[in-house]
Amino acid sequence: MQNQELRMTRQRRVILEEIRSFDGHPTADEVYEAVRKRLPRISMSTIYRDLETLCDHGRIQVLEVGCSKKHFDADTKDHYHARCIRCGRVTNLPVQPFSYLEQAFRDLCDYKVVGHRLELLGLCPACQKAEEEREAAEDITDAAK
Amino acid sequence: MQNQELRMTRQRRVILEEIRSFDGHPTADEVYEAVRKRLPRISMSTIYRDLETLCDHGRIQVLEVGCSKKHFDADTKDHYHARCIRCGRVTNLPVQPFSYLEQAFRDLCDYKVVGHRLELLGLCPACQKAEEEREAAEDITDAAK
DNA sequence: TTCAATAATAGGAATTATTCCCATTTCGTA
DNA sequence: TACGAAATGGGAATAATTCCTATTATTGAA
Ligand SMILES: [Mn+2]
Ligand SMILES: [Mn+2]
Ligand SMILES: [Zn+2]
Ligand SMILES: [Zn+2]
Repeated sequence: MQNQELRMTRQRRVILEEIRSFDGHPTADEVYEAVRKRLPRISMSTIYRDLETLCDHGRIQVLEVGCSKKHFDADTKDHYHARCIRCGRVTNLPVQPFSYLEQAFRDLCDYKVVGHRLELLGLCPACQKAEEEREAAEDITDAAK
Repeated sequence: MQNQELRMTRQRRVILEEIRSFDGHPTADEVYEAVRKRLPRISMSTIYRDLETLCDHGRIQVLEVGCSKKHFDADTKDHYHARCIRCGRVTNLPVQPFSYLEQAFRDLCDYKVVGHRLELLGLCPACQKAEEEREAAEDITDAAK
């Protein structure tokens, strides 16, 4: 978090608005695609730079979930997420974080603890559906043999 | 996990041995550096390919912690880790995973839950020490003004 | 054994996500 | 309005990983 004031440029405002109105937790390129509809000349550099700046100023948070892409979240309060192991979708878990865990774990290692992350892994509804359809198709193929 | 038998080539054996004797949870390039001392002609492709194969056969596991690099673990039992936010070091947490969490969280989202991940974040002993030294040096600089 | 089919490897190119660089533009303010 | 600082766009560079392919090694009949 920086103490300097954040200059709210057109790009930053639109990026922030798009993250806030996004259904879920967009990645940088999902932010890019959304913002591009309103600011067609925006560059990927600006997206990444402004995402970082917005993080630094506490207007959004970055979710470093266990996959290759960063996800961004307009909700800056600490909270847990579920992640789809198939499509990477990230969803909120409506539960209060277990802050006592950090105290409890403090003695288990020689780290200076600053936080923790809990992630539920599974298949999102869309991927469950796709899975079922794939299995059904497979059964038909098998039966045809 | 594959059901086919794993052909234990020289490369795979050495990779496995090096991960097992590694103090910690090596990344792909740390495995590469270690293996290279014994098999100087090994290629990075083989490292990545064999790491994946060994995972598929349940001989190791891959840790997808919240950072850009994958870490590998010869201990295939489910367990938690702490990660240093400065240097990326990954350390075991000697505690039994809370399996009941998955059942408890099942109703909080519409995912088909297959697992969970809990990660403690902090500064490893080495980075704590470096931090302290940096601060001490800063104090001297400040005092000199 | 010998040979052919199969599997694995080395080396490098390609890909993906992200960061870096810099000339140009925009902004805040004097 | 004019100046210096901050931000932007566009593209190059980087880092981690995956993909491709010609070569090499292994297996298991014949
Ligand atoms: Mn969230
Ligand atoms: Mn471990
Ligand atoms: Zn999904
Ligand atoms: Zn560290």
